[in-house]
Amino acid sequence: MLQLKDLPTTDVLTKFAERYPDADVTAIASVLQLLRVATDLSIALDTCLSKHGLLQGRWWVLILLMREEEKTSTPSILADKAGVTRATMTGLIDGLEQAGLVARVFTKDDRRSVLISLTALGQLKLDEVMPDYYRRLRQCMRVLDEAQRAELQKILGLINLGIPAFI
Amino acid sequence: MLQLKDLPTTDVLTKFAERYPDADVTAIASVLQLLRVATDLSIALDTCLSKHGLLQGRWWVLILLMREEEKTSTPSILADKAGVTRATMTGLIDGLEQAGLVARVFTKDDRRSVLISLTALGQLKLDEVMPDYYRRLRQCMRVLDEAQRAELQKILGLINLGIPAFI
DNA sequence: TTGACATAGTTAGCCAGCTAACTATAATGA
DNA sequence: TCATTATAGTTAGCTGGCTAACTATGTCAA
Repeated sequence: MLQLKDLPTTDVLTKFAERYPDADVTAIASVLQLLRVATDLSIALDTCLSKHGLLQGRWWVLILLMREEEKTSTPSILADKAGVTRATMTGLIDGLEQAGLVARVFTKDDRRSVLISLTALGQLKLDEVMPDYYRRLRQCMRVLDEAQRAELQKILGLINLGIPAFI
Repeated sequence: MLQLKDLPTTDVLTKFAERYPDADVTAIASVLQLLRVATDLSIALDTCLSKHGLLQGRWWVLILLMREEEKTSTPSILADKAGVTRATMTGLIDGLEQAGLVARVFTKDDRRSVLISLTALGQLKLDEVMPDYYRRLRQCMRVLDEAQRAELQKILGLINLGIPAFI
């Protein structure tokens, strides 16, 4: 996401702002720090998951299935919710099926469609990963009290409103 | 980074917290929203850059070179600062060199090393891209006043302190 | 009812990261 | 001094995303 390690100092930004007058120094600094922290969080999450033999893509599929009453969904719906293409979802399901964590169930009513079902082994895997993930996340966020979390969410909501103006 | 589109509602999180008591609902919601907004910002940035025929990787290389007094650096140093491997940097430089935006200059003092230099065309490309990028970023962040930007940076700094506890 | 269009899933091939291994050169210490 | 080790850059091959194209099935309107 943001690979860049060497974030610009205020000095560098000020220098760039001389050449490019549109530069808004505090806006740039805020966005880059946001991207930096988010990227490091994402890497930390990947590290945690890899200890359980998972990657984000497959893990989200398991969670999405667990959210369902019947522990079941279709590749298209899963792709939408997971934010990947249907082609990518095919690959994720292939991997999970090989590992025995989900199963493809063919249905009769629409023969184009397949039901993806969380297996007992898949649920077992989640019961192993989720407590570890939640424990680490809780530790990480202990630095923020409830008021700060609410403030963060409010500010992020505002930035989210601004994103269309970026595109 | 965070593909997941279908973020959990508080309801879903509460349900998960029943099965997994370590779940800290506001911590999870904050982190996921942080990842979501950061990912959307990153995508918006990519979209902006692609209009100028660039991708983040190559663009950061140009910026890192422009930051240097002599508009010059080496692949190793660039790789460190850009946060990619030296192998990846070789590829980025290959692309930029083909486009005429940087040049490889062989030096005599250490014959293992190569100097990468921003060309006039490279500077021209930056002069085209940066104003557009800065203008969009300014627009996007207009939703936050200076106090909110400072508050955001403070909170992000705290989360950053917490990340080691995640790994 | 049947031809045009839409939808579900898959396959094939591209891309930009990565690791590991390689070549060439430099630095070091027994 | 010269064998070992370290460093700079590259190459080869892996990965998990992507798009585009394909097959099979379902839907709908003339």
